[in-house]
Amino acid sequence: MPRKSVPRTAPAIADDIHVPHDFGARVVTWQRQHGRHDLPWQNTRDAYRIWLSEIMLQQTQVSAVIDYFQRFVTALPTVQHLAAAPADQVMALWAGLGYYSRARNLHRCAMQVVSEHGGRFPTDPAVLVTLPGIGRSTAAAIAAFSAGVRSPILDGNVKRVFARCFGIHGHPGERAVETRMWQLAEQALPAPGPRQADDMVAYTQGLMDLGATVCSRGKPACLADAAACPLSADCVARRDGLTGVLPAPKPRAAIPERSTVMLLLRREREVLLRLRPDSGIWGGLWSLPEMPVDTVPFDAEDAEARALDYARAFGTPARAVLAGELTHVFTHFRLLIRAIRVDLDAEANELRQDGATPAGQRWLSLDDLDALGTPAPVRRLLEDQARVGLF
DNA sequence: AATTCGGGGAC
DNA sequence: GTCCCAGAATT
Repeated sequence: MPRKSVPRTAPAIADDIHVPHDFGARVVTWQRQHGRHDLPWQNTRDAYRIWLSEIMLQQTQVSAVIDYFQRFVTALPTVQHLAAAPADQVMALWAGLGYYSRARNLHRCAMQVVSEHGGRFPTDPAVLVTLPGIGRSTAAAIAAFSAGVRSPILDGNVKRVFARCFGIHGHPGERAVETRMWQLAEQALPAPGPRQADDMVAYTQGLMDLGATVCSRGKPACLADAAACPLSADCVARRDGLTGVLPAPKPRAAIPERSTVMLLLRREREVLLRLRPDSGIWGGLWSLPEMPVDTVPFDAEDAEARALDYARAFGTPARAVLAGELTHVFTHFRLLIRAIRVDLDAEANELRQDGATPAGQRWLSLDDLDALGTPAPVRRLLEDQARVGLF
């Protein structure tokens, strides 16, 4: 029977997305009134400081960058200073910021700007993007801030604003989504005009400011006050109550499944519990004893036989039976738990009842379950057994 | 297209 | 603890 290929990924991106004609103008106006104006790399056209800040701000929050930026430009105030500095000094000034390839590229870029561009940064994004450490978005930001060039950025802030404003459901990291967002970024630019250079500075900064201060990840300001965002009247996410869903989070890789076999070693109304080591899952909790993991496909009869054997250390087992299966989901794996109940023969084991129980191991009446910390799935397992009347 | 680089803040 | 942040380079 012929199968239809079903797209495994999210629905295609709508091709009828409407970008308001005054999108750019609204962002520009908003930025001038409500945006950030006093960051250390603002109010300058010094491409060196602008470039440095953009590199530092890649995948790094503003608050973390400010002190590093100040120290860096104090130590190395021009691109010529940086180009001539030893690598050790550059790395020392970067230490703690992370993504150290940025620092190595920074140094290389400075040397290249000095040797190939006469010490002056290019203003054409297409040229900037050929320099080490400068991608498409960073190139556009440098060009806009340093020379008012009309070219769009697309960073994490802009992706969030776009995903919400235009109601884009796919994860922005996906190729198709990112491609579409670049198209929208081109369309959303403020119209060319006599004030283009100033507008592009305000617009580029405005998108970043919107994403950082209004259209934030957790609680966007529009939820409390629609007037806080210049785009709220056209925002799909706000209209449809999707600000908590957009942008879509990075899809998590399918988590692996592990399996284990636990023993419900039963003595009258008591079950044997074992204290788990402090490290590892369920550290410090009282859980059921586990049998060595199976590598071969699970075979109930075989497991029951092994459980009987295992239980001889505790008395004379009367029977062993597969009593339950459940799956517990952790962050990084799923655990399939199979439980084999082993009933110890009461009469044959009377003499053992008062025998010493090793530390880290104890017989517990189900009535006392609340007294011990027990993993949730183990507790469910025990409660199910009790409900069926086996304890 | 997926992975790597990373410390730090928000939650 | 997770998720993300003014992304780019590498595989």
